[in-house]
Amino acid sequence: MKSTAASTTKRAGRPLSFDRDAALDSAMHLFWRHGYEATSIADLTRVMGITPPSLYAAFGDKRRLFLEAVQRYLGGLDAIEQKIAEAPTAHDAARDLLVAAALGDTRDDAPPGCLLASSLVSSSTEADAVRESLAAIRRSIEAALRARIERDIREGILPSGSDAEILAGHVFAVIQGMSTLAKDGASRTKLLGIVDRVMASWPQTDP
Amino acid sequence: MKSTAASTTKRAGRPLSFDRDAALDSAMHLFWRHGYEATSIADLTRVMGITPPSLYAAFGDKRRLFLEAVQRYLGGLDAIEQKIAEAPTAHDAARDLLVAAALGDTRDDAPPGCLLASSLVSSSTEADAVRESLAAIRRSIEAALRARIERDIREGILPSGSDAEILAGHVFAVIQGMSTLAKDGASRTKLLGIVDRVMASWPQTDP
DNA sequence: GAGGTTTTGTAGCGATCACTAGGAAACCAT
DNA sequence: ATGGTTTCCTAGTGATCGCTACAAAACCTC
Repeated sequence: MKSTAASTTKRAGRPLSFDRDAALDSAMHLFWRHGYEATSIADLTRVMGITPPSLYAAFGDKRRLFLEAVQRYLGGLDAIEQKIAEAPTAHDAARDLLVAAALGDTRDDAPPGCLLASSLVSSSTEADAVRESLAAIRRSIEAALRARIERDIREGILPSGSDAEILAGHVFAVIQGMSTLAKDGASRTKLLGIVDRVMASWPQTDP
Repeated sequence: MKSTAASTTKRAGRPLSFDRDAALDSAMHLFWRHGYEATSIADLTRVMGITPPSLYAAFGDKRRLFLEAVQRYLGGLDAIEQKIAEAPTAHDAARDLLVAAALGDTRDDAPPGCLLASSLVSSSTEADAVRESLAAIRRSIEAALRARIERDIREGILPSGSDAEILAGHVFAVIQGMSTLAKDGASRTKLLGIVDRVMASWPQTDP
């Protein structure tokens, strides 16, 4: 039976000749820039500095490499959902998400737009399953925000007539849309202005 | 010198064996469903009922067929911009765009989402020029809405402190985002609820 | 060292990509 | 009928797609 210990322990056989994390990071940036389908294995091996067999041995296949890159991009889906749940108010959670999206969409050391929002929007039938995996992540984060909003409604922080599904949907439509705006050339200032407008319309309880 | 008369006039040579408009319509729906890059010439010829040489003779190449399909989808870019300019108020123009997007994203006789918003979000370097053509159309419609908003500000219909770029940007972020939400499974009711929320936050002059 | 294990690069698998050469077929005008 | 013109289908082009068989190389334990 083979050892399943952490990667820090010495294993038998020839050691990896490349930094797995660095290679994954390079792959993430390439998927970020060109999306899932338009990024070829040849493109990936070039920027990762490895050959195809090394890529497949280390990451499985293109689909699993992409999904692992998405996890690295998000910093863990669990962490995001936990941050939403633990925010002081739903307003804070929504603002944090929107600001993080606006900033992430317009970094000068990374491609414009959001990897989660823009790397697999339309897909061939072969990539439909991968697209659905991404859609599930998007819906999961939206559901976490919606649950946080529903809690604020129950606790009287938001008006009882508020529609949590619509509020969360609006936030996510803007998050998705800002990614395309950024790819189309919109500035960080513009996106942050949109965020301010969205949050200014957030429902408030009468003082 | 060859005649450049309308297509209704009889021309010399073997006549077209297929309905060009119907073929373009089929191509449009396929691009709509799978996007530009994931739709192959083989896929297109299959649904259009023609062979590759006929496709190339009638439409040029894949890029031009796609851009012609986009024009057909929009019903003419000029018509859209004219409708925005001639709307009674910027509020009406924005609402019309948002409602049309929400309805178009959730038709039961067509793929979910918007061809303009979702068919070419991320691209390979070869398709970058086509992507830029789409981005130019998106920016052009947004600029028309922005100009309509600026007119309302000048005419006192909107408060003088309103930011036309942010207002138009917000509307377009939601339009882009709703397309992805629809592809991820959002209902027409949900999208129309988001539209109502966006328009409810539209700035108003004090009565 | 020997034997076992894992990674390495080379080289190439069959399938698909966008696109087209070439000649038969179907129309027009004369 | 005949010549001119245009479209038709067949059958491919070279390039690239995701992915892998294979054997040499580099490590471990013993």
